[in-house]
Amino acid sequence: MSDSPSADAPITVHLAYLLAQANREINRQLETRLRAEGVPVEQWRILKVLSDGNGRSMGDLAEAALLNHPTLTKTIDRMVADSLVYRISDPGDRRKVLIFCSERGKALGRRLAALALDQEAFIAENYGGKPMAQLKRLLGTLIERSG
Amino acid sequence: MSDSPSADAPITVHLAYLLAQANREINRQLETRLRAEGVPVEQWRILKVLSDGNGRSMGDLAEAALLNHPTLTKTIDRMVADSLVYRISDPGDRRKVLIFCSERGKALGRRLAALALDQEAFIAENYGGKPMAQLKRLLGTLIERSG
DNA sequence: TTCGGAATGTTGAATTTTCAACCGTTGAAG
DNA sequence: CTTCAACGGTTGAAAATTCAACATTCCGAA
Repeated sequence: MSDSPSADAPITVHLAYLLAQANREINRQLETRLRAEGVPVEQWRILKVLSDGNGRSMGDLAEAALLNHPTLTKTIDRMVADSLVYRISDPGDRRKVLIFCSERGKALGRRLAALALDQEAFIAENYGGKPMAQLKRLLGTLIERSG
Repeated sequence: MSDSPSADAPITVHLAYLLAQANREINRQLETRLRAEGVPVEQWRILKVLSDGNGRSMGDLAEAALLNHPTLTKTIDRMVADSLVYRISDPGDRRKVLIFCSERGKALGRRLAALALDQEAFIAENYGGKPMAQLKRLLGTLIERSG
């Protein structure tokens, strides 16, 4: 009578599993596209978030780019070494460090944005625009409800 | 006139981003639940896949548990050390190694399965059973179309 | 039969991530 | 004012992951 999943149900009934699998797949697709610029997906997220020209604190950026705090520190170290971003101590609160995009970073960010939009278009073609929009909407509310 | 995302759209329009964010969130939830047994999510997936009592080759298991090949080898090393699983060389094809669940592994797997089903129920409550079912369906077809 | 390429796993080095401890700064209570 | 708990970020050691190279086995073609 119940439709709740039973103990011997396949692992694919779990939302946690389906999300991990879908994320893995789509992430791989994006990864291979970004390989044209030799940039990992995490750096695309960082550059994308910074692409409006505003600076972000490490904390805000970590949350937006889906990275843990120490991981972001070290990723930013690499990106600074590559002259993609730079740090500025926040004058209003000297505990904070603001991250800004360099010109080089912005240029790279634009090229990456084109690649990422390509992927969006590709998925929309192969999967259908309407299901894709619906999926995005459902994911958005799931994230809201889980934060 | 077009509804295709523009270059300066926020990162949240990207399916790749929403999937990563949702996965991160749900994975964290599951992680904290599984912490009661001190087991990482990857080992839950492995034990879950093996819970039917059949053995799996490293390759099949890697695919099912969403792990890269060398990562799985090392994870299985740890699980063998913990007496959760064991290796048997496939008699039919001696290149292959079959992984089986020990009794201890099965018992742990049952406890983990209960925790994972708890999470499913929790999500269904907070998010709604119908949206959840729809989300699962959309993810399933996305995975099919992307494999 | 024998050879060579493909399939299956493992290994070790290098990279990356994580965990815990740390330092400097802030804000606010006493 | 002081003091002190909390915040924001970094660091170094430990753990996990990845990459490339490797060994073994299988299989098909010469």
